[in-house]
Amino acid sequence: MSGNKNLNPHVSVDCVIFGYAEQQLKLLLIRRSLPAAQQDADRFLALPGDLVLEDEDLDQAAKRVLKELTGLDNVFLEQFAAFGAPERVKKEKDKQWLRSVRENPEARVITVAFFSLIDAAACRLQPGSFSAQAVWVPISEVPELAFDHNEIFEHALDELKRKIQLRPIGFELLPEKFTLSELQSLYEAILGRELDKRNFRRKLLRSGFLEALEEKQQGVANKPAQFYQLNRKKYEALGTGYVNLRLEGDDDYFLN
Amino acid sequence: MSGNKNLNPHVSVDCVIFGYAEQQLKLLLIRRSLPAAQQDADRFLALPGDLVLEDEDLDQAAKRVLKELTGLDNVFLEQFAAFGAPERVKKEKDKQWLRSVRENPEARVITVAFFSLIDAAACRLQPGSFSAQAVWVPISEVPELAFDHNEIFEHALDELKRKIQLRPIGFELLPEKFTLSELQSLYEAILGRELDKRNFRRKLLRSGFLEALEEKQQGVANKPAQFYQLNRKKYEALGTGYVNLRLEGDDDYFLN
DNA sequence: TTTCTTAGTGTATAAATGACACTAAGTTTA
DNA sequence: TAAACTTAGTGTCATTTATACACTAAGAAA
Repeated sequence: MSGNKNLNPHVSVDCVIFGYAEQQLKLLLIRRSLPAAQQDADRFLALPGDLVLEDEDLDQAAKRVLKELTGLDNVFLEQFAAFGAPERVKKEKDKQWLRSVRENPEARVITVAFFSLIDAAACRLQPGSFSAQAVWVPISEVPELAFDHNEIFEHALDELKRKIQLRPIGFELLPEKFTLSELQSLYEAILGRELDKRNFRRKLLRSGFLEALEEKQQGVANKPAQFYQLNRKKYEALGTGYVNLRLEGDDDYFLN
Repeated sequence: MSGNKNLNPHVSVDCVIFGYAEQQLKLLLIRRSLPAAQQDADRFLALPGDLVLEDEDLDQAAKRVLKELTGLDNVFLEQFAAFGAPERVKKEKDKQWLRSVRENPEARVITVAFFSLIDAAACRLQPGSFSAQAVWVPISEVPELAFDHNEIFEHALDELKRKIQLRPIGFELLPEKFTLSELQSLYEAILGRELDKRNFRRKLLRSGFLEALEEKQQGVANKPAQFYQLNRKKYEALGTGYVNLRLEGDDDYFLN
């Protein structure tokens, strides 16, 4: 990938991009093809990721790679962990693929992983310039991925479950304007449990991160719901701080 | 450093080790000497860190490097971020030092940072096999450090402030048995604000992570305090989960 | 025996939590 | 055009948790 730029053969970035569509939390993956790929069995899925350039910061690299492989731009990526097991690039299938695309396919590669939440519906995925093709996969149907990408994904999902209770980041997955029911469904999809409607609304509204819009839903076969949007000022004021959004049900410790 | 093992010239680990002694939160640093060091001005302080070995996992590397440079063993290190700005190893003073110890001093190095809390009083620091010498420095007196180590340290301190409110990790900094007043002073030192004694005790005791011992202080010129120890079972059951230890005063968002 | 120092305790008010069930507003359908 | 259907939206009560606040207890030192 990345043509013939000056790559650092030892360090890569990988992006775990979560999206939400059709009531499901999804993961963005790319299809990699083995050298002489002729059928689907010769293709496999991986997180969007690649080596960093010699003169590039890690965050830049993550943005660039994501753009190159999926067409996505202007995504806020947050670093969450580095993965560096020496054997992480040593599975036979991965080595085969590496030999076809890397100048130094035997090199040990440490990867720095980023994650992000985006509105899956709003983004048009552009297949990368090469054979890479980006697809959304429901998180419950994520197959075996390249390298240690399953581990990276699981790690990111844990992180998401935690963070969503400490920072009002859920909005990022929804369109600019959304209803509280949509937001609640999203939280339920992420946390994997149901939440009480009234308590959820009370908590989220009291947090002050939501602004009611004038507008309501139209053309739905039931009482139209109020639209809300993120209160950007308040959100930005939070910076990287945490807020207690702890939702019911985390009886003792949360997550786990 | 590390003799002539098979080093990966592109990836290093750095350890941010916090300790507590004399009522102060301290940072463990090592003194590096420039090639022809003759006076103190030729020495400078850095986080304990070094390149990883080719066949070594990142966590292993952090443990090994910490041991080699400070003599510390059996320390639980937690990865918290990777730092990879291309210019992070390009300051003149750092380059001078790199030329004296590295085979490939011009290489760009990405570092994975770990942090840990230890009982500073209980550990005897052994100077590393080379000229490295480990010292505790109060966090309010940390000078300009090598590379981007000031940034790494600040980042770790933020992380500590957050984590201490989400996980009962403060104990790690104290001797096996400690009094609640000692624990409270420690929390105050970390958070940089005072806490209400009665509320603090109530909160910590109710969390269930503390066990009262029979034993009391002896020979103090006042009412002897009860000793407590960590409830290891409960602590281990928590795993990597979070618990709401949020202490008073984080009025709206915590940290910042 | 008085003084000094830190340990240790309780309460009252205010706020947040969590469990719980009905009405409101539209569209569709018979 | 009325009835049926679907999802939106709301309030209360009992319990728990948060916070602010001041005195007594135990031992050592003077």
